[in-house]
Amino acid sequence: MPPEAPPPVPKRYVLRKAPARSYRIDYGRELNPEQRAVVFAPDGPTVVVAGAGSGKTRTLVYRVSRLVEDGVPPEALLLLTFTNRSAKEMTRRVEGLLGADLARMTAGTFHSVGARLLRPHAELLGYRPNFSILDAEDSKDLLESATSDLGIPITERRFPKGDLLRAIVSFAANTGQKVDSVIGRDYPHLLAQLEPVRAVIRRYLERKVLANAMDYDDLLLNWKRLLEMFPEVRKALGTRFRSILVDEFQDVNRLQSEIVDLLAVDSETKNVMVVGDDAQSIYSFRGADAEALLGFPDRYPGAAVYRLETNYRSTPEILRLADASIAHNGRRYEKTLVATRETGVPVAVVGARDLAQQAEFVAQRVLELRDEGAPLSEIGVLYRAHFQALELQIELTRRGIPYEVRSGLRFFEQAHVKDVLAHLRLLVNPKDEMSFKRALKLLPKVGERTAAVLWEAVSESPEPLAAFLGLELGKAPPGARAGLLRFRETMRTLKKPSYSSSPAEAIRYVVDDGGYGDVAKGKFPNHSARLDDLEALAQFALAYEDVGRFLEEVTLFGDPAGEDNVAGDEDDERLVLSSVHQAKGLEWKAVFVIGLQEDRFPNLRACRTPEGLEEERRLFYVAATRAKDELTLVHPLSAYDRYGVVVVTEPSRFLRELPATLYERWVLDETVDVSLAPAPDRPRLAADPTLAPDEDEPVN
DNA sequence: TTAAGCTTTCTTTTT
DNA sequence: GAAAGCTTAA
Repeated sequence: MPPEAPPPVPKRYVLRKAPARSYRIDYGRELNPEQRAVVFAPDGPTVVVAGAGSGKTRTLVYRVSRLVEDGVPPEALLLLTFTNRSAKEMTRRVEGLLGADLARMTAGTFHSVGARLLRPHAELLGYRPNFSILDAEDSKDLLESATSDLGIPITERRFPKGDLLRAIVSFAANTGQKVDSVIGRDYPHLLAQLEPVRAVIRRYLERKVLANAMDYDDLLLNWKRLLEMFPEVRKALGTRFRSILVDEFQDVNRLQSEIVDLLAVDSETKNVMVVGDDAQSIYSFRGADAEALLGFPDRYPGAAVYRLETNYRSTPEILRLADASIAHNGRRYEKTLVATRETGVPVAVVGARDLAQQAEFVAQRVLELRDEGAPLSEIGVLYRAHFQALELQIELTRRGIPYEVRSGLRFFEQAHVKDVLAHLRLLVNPKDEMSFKRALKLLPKVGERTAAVLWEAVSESPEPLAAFLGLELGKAPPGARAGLLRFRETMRTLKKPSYSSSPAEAIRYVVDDGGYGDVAKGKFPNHSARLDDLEALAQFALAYEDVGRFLEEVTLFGDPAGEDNVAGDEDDERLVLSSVHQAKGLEWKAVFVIGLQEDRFPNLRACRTPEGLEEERRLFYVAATRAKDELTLVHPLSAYDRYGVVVVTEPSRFLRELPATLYERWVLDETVDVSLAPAPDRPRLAADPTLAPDEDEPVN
């Protein structure tokens, strides 16, 4: 190289700081200052305490957008939400804002993200990557099976049933406690049987691993184990997820919170943002503890704390009532919600004679609201427990008001769906004992016993399904043989690649050629509706090219109808009925809360502890704050107690404890006005002559 | 051992 | 009022 000439005088080039509007999104205009501060909060651990209706989701959506605009690649983002529905919704909104594809962002519930991350590392933990995921019913069945395995007769000494065992195991896992202490604290009556209970649980754990299956809790437990036991995996994930955002952090349990901590442990910046509202913590029965939110600054010293306290959703009337209610709770994080809306209509408290009248009232009001211009989809009816919506459903059907129930038995948990899916699960995971037995028990003359014997015969094999296909059936009961042969034929065919790459085809094959259609006809009175469901399931499955992937979505996601509105007609405007739990994060122009009677809402069992009662009150708070313009609180004055028996019911204490200035009392015709004010020493309503005086007092 | 018929029990909330 | 549990007949 020849020697260079002396460099010319360098040209001066001025770097200008990019003005804020170089962002694609006009954050200044679309957010208030509180929200903007969160969106632009610097790296580092951050808590956002966000009151009801303060634009929490919006803020998160804009934060994700802002991060992407600032060059954070989507694959470096981890967004943990409470439901998969909201993960999808938020992803969609960010995509809408940015006009970019965010498919590479990791978003979902702890459970579904856990499942995704665990697959490739399953071998490290003693599973195969094709592990099955057990839903609550599967876990219950396996626990009961483990009980009978150990020769414990359920009848004797009132040994706990599968559901109770599952609740115990699950609560222990989610709160990081020992099974013993959970039993000691919450189920002391089982202490006498502690040893057999432990033995059953041990057996359950073993059998899950043998079946290459994880229950919901394992998705979290194993995720945590993976991070703890394999630092290289943890570091890889920690490096990958440069920014972690967790929504609804008040409903995160200890185990989930530990997972977040582990993901951040190697990170210099500890770039974790958690968002929540302690006043809306309503999942303690699942081990959630608002302490995860409130204690965050202690676990992450130097954490920045932001607050969103401006409520955009509700009228001042609604907010005042909600605030007055939650003020009865002792332990809470002080927070002032500022109303921004103009004065609206008063909150209505309505007494109905009975459940039928309550239903009539709601139906009639819904029609009026619609006439006034509120679309049905802008009206929600909330209740504490699903069965409380029964009468209303009947009334709505009678009046031809379209509605959708956002709760109750999920589509994928219904027997016929699970029956068919058992075939596919077995295909993907040939060790899946639960699915094997479930499918076999559908055959004529095959019951619990025969299925167990056949499983025993093949369970030792590394490929139990293959072993079963070649099994000598001579010992099987003669009556069952034909069915077994047919089942084998079905499974043999399903193993062909043309089916394993098309869950939709596989489903149709099971129903049509595998004979499930006939089974259903014998098993269900409403079989034609069920078969329609199965065709809908096949339709839904068309979107998947891999049976395993399909099954994972199906087990961890809710309702296919809710996922995309493919099936939605133009006028699919429907009233929404929902449990308060499922209404979390949603809002409607007009909200009805029904069934506000003592012992129902608050739920009788929850009232046994002060904490339980406070959680019920938070639940009431969540319900009330779902309303934007109109809130109507309905309490029936009589209801069915132990089915068939009409009993007089008191208005909920959540109504009685409110100052009467905060609502307008509505009296329905035929109903006598009932004062709410004096709570404890008020004579029982049974004395009222209009209220079925001959009925018995409620039995407690 | 299964399936049908009779009796008891039960209802919180969900990934 | 329905689903799960128990009893009994086949």
